[in-house]
Amino acid sequence: MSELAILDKKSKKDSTTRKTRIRHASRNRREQGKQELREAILDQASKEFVEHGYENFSLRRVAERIGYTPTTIYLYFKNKDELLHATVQEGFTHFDEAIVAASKGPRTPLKRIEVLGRAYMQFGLEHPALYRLMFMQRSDFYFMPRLRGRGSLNMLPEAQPSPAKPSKPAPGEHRAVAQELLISAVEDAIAQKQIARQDATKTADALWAGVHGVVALATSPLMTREQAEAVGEQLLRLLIQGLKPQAKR
Amino acid sequence: MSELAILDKKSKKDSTTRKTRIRHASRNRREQGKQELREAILDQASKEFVEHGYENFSLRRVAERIGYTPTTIYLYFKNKDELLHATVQEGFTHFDEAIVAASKGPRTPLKRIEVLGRAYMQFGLEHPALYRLMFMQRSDFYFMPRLRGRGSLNMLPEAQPSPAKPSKPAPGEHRAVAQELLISAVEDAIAQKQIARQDATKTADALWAGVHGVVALATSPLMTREQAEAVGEQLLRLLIQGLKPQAKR
DNA sequence: GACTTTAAATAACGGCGTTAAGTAAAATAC
DNA sequence: GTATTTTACTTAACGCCGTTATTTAAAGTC
Repeated sequence: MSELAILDKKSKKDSTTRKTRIRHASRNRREQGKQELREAILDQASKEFVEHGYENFSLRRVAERIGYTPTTIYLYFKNKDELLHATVQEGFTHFDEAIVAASKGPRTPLKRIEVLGRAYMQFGLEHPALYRLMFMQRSDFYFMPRLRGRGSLNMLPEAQPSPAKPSKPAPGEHRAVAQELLISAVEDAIAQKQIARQDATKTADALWAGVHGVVALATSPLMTREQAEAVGEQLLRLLIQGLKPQAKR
Repeated sequence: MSELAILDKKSKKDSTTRKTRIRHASRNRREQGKQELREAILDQASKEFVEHGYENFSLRRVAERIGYTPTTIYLYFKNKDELLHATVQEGFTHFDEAIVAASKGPRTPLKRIEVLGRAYMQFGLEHPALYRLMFMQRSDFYFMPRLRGRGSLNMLPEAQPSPAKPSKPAPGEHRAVAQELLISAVEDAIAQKQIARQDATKTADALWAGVHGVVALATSPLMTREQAEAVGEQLLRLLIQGLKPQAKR
């Protein structure tokens, strides 16, 4: 309190008067409080979602978890879909981080392809519920805007850019970080003649489909996690082997 | 009417009296009527399900489609889950047929692996909603009994064997027709030295994961069907190539 | 101290799966 | 040929869901 008063005296001719500064500070404090609640909602939402799965995800239960009435959530998210969307966005942030980190290790393109594939499957096995949401249940979110850094994710509904859904690109046009990295790796491998000349995008998509299939089965009752891990390694071997140019016979 | 009377006179000392025969015929007629309604439900259910997807599948709408109240469905299926289960079972019947048919063409094991993979993807692309239900949304049904022929599928709830869910095998124990066929093909390929010695089941599962991944992406917004078809062929090439024993270098 | 703004709650709507109780017609029994 | 039972189905209701309109109470502003 007193510090503020002193500060105020020192800078009397600031464009900001004491009153307005306090007003702003107060406003910021409240804003921060809102952001915290918003994050609490997101937090409990993803827990609720991991516990009950996408199909039985209940907004009313999320509200109960955070100790508010269901309608309060509508002050922080436009509706259930936007809440899920935000959860998916967080998921993609973590996913991109994991994939980018993995891509930095290996020196040769072919090895990079292998490591990317392994990192992809590992992410899926470690966050099964999230993976299913991102790539199987609500993959439509994949094409919606990925504004980076702080902002977007922490933005309250009324503060968001008006159209909210800028013309989403047709499937195949838009590609996320992981996809771009994989395509680059394939292109590099071709350039360095580690693998035969081919359509890099199509090949990258084929590799993607492969590891996606493993995670899809691994996160379903069709395979145990242990099975899926072994199967994933086997698939990776087959694919890498299949990529290598064949010796003349 | 008169024919019946004549028939009756001819066989007077049958263990079945006229009355009981009529009773049985009547009963059978009614039974058939019930079966027809049951099939009508199943029919509209799978339409409703293709139209609205698994998530928005509504029992009440199915009822409306067939011109009955929702509760009537409960006279033919224990609940929503059992109705979906029956739909999935029908799906597996068609699926098995398609796969078995495909497996009969090729003469060499390696070619059979390729054809099986292609047939698998084709089924998925041709019945996307059904495929998703069978292998992604309700793959838990995969482990439930597959009684063949007429029976089970057309059985009314009260007529079904009492426990209804005989101890389902752990994942990995139970394998469906398509899986068995693929494993056999891999085993044959190994025996004929078309591919290297390896764990046939694990390899078959890896191949399965691959084609499953393609269909999973193809039936999602992440790829168009056209993309998926090209990607599927590319994946198949890579996998077959990867299977072949490598020439010494 | 009177005002406006804000954060939250209450009440309600229609839709869902599901169950219990009722009803009208058909089958059966006498 | 009437009375009784069985069958096929409906009506009514419950509790849950997402969502919206309305109300309340506190905080910020003047």
